Amino acid sequence: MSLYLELQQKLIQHVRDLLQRQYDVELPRIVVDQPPDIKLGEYALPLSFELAKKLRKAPKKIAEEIVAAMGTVPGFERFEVAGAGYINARLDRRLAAGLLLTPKAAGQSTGKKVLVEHTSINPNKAAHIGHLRNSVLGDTFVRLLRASGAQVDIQNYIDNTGVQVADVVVGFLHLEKKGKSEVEKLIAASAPPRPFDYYCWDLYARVSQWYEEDKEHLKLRLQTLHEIEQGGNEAAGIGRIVAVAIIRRHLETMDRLGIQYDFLPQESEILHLHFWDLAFEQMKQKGVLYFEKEGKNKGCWVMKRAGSKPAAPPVEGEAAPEGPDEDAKVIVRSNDTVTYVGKDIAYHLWKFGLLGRDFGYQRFYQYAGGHQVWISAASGEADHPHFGGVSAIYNVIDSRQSDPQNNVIEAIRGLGHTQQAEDYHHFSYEMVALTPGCAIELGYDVSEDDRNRAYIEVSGRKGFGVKADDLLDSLIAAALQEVESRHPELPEAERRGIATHIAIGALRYFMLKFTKGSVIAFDFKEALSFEGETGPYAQYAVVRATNIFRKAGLFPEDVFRSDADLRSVSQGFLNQGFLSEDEIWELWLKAGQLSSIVEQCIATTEPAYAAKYAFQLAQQFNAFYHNHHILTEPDEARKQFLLATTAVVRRSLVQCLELMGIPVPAVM
RNA sequence: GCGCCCGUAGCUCAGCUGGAUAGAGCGGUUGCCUCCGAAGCAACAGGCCGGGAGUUCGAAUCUCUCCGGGCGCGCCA
Repeated sequence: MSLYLELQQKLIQHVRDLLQRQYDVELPRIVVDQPPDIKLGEYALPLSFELAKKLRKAPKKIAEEIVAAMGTVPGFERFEVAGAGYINARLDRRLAAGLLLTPKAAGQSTGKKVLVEHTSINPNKAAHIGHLRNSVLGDTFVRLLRASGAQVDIQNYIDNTGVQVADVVVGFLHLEKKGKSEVEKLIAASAPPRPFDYYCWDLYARVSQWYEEDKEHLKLRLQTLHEIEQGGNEAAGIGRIVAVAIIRRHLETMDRLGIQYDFLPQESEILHLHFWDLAFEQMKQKGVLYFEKEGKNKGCWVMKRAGSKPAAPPVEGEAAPEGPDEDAKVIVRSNDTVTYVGKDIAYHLWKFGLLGRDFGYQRFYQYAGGHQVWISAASGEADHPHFGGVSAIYNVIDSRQSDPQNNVIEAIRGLGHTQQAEDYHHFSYEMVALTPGCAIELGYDVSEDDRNRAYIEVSGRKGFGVKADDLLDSLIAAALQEVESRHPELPEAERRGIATHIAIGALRYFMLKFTKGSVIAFDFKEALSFEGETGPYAQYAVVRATNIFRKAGLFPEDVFRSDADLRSVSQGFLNQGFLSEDEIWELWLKAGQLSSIVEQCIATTEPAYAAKYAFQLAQQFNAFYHNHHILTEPDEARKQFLLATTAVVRRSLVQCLELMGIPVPAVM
């Protein structure tokens, strides 16, 4: 816990004791707010309003009594009454340095092993902006968890035997009349500007169109799907090489944004290693699944649907209605095949180490930095790391999947794994859509109805969307233009490197600035912006801070090297009276709140708070930068203080950007 | 029909475990570069917080209800 929150807790406890002693009252919760202005103090307690009725006294009177009785609290300077009865608390600013300590830095493991599943794009087409939101949210959340000390496995689930892959296989076999060896050649020959995932993007759209033309064509889809599930045939062979080639492309695309994975579990192994059989046994034994003998689900194995209400209470005197639960969720169809939810239940039992069987593991991909990605296999390599068997999971999956997700949770709970059901988090978020204007700009046919909507859903089947690589390329091009006009003296490679960092910053920030619950109506003008509330704004604040040190021939580390260093340095500033300047003190305070922001993001599974924090801190720093010319400050002691302020803010800002996967360019 | 999400400034969004004058960015108007580079700063204009009722000392925030928009709910995956 951050010191900032610890002090808050201490304050609450002190007040609680006081209320008990003085008035013999207890409040269920003591609220601590922030006063509207730092001049009023750091914390505000509105509790006198709540007590007014209970004690039959005016709030202001109560506040006065409490303040008089507060005595001393370590870490606090004083308390005072404000407004109509607020009790404001002022921190002892000698704690300034302590506030900046960011405890639980990475490496201080909590010992808790958690699993984050994100990305999980069907391996049949290029990644688009909707997938980007998923991956950026997931990757940022991983970074937040790791910063809080958790050990995290990152998984990217691959549905390599589903209809989407089957559709592309149908395209190759029946539209393009290509066999496996020809597809292999195509893959080998594919390169930018038309990489293989782009090729499949178009083919997938064509196949979907072809199905529309004649519903008879859909029979080929079903047939191909079955062939792929069975394996050992031409369709399955094509499906395999297509999926592998596309997964590689997805890994490359995401790597451009600093997003990496540990393990890629595939549906093919869940099928071939018979994960479902084990889950099926467990579910039958515990009665979670039962065989339906009548009604519309006759001949199926079904379970009670999550969130379903119990049947209407029986009318008095009548027997409870028997009859089948028509609302039940089918898990095993009457033709003995398993539904998607069934397979997902088995997979999630594996995640928690409750299945009693493991994947085989093979090396799949190595990143430039050396990190290894493993993929599931029927028979794996001997010397592999172990995945799964974790205590908590986070599934970054859009809100449209909340029904099936809840059913999986319900099945796990039904099996008696109540703790695991509690620690199963569906990290739900809303989709990315296109504004009608954006869709028209991209050259798509937009119907009259769609033109009047606020946004239009991205659709891979229609080939309707903005590809992730294209967007990143546009961002790099736009940033490069700026860099070239600002730094014509730099070598081209360096300019390109800076532009890439800026583009990543802009894109990742854009995906994080909205809270999960709001649909992003994608708009090029906004996404390509580098001004205002954007990633580059925050990056630029760091670069400005760095420039001050560079100009002075110093490094930020010259001001303080360690937290202990910072503590003694800031002690001096306090003695000189510098920290009593509210405007600057507010910056120290804000910089010190980073670790509590991390805690808040994790508790609410909301990375947008980190984005908001980075922007606000950068904004406050920019104002400070404008108001104080540091390098020309004549008073040497004060200059040191301003430099330290810069170093302190810079440190928190860099850390926060790292949490969002936003790199900091050397110059901008 | 049932479930989930959204409705706050012209636009895009924060604020929602109730608390002091409702915030930001963009866009508009107007200032500020003899570099710690303006990808910045400052100022102004702009709000029945979708409507109504309730709870409360206090509601953008909680409850109910209505309206408007989106997404789910299949022996598809």
